[in-house]
Amino acid sequence: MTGVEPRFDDLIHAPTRLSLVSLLTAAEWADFKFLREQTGLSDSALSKQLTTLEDAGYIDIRKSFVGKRPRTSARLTPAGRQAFAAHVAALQQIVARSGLEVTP
Amino acid sequence: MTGVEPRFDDLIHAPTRLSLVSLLTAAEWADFKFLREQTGLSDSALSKQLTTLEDAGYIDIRKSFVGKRPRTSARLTPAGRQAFAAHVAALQQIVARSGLEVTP
DNA sequence: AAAGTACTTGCCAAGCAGGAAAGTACTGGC
DNA sequence: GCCAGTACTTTCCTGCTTGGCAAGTACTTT
Repeated sequence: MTGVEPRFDDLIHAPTRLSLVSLLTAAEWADFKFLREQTGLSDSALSKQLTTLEDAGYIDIRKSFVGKRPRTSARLTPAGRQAFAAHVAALQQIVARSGLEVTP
Repeated sequence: MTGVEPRFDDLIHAPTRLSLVSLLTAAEWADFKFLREQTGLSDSALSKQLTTLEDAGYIDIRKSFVGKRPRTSARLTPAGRQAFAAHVAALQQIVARSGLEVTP
């Protein structure tokens, strides 16, 4: 049992951010390049979405250096993880209502 | 096993249509008033969304009379049902990637 | 005749999203 | 030193979607 209160989150629901957040749930820190490749977003689109998620308090952004090159990484905050779980619960509720069988 | 090919469907993903379609999956024919109450949409918004879903081939719209009053009802077409199932499968794939536990 | 039911359609204004391109701040050859 | 490249960020702009509001349609009810 997860015990998360279902809560539909429009910010997370948008396709690009849904992928982004789900990628982040799996990892600890994920870096810009990885996220860009996985989502197929352009630099600018990804940058903006990350800012949006950061402003919402759903992710932390860390800027570090690997050798002498900058590296931007992101990870979910506890709030972000919680919001994602709550959103998934909300989706499950919607699906449950439909009577569709779920096989995890 | 459902055996449905996962296919993310932008048309179905939008929150209002997602609720709408999930409501329709549960029922056979659902009428306008019921859908409006369940979704909290305005007459015009609902009317437009139903047209959108009909144009996509996801629902059938039936206009009948109950006594002397008109009654508009909708139900999923097989294509709509299939698209919803495929979309849910796509969502499950996304959630599965996140490693979040699913309890149906 | 006026009001109500049951929608539908047109118009509009808001909001979001992404591409292109320029900007920033360095680093790395040549 | 200078030009190109990396790694983003920000701005500008365009397109798409949505919802509200208002008017229209076609009857029925009081």
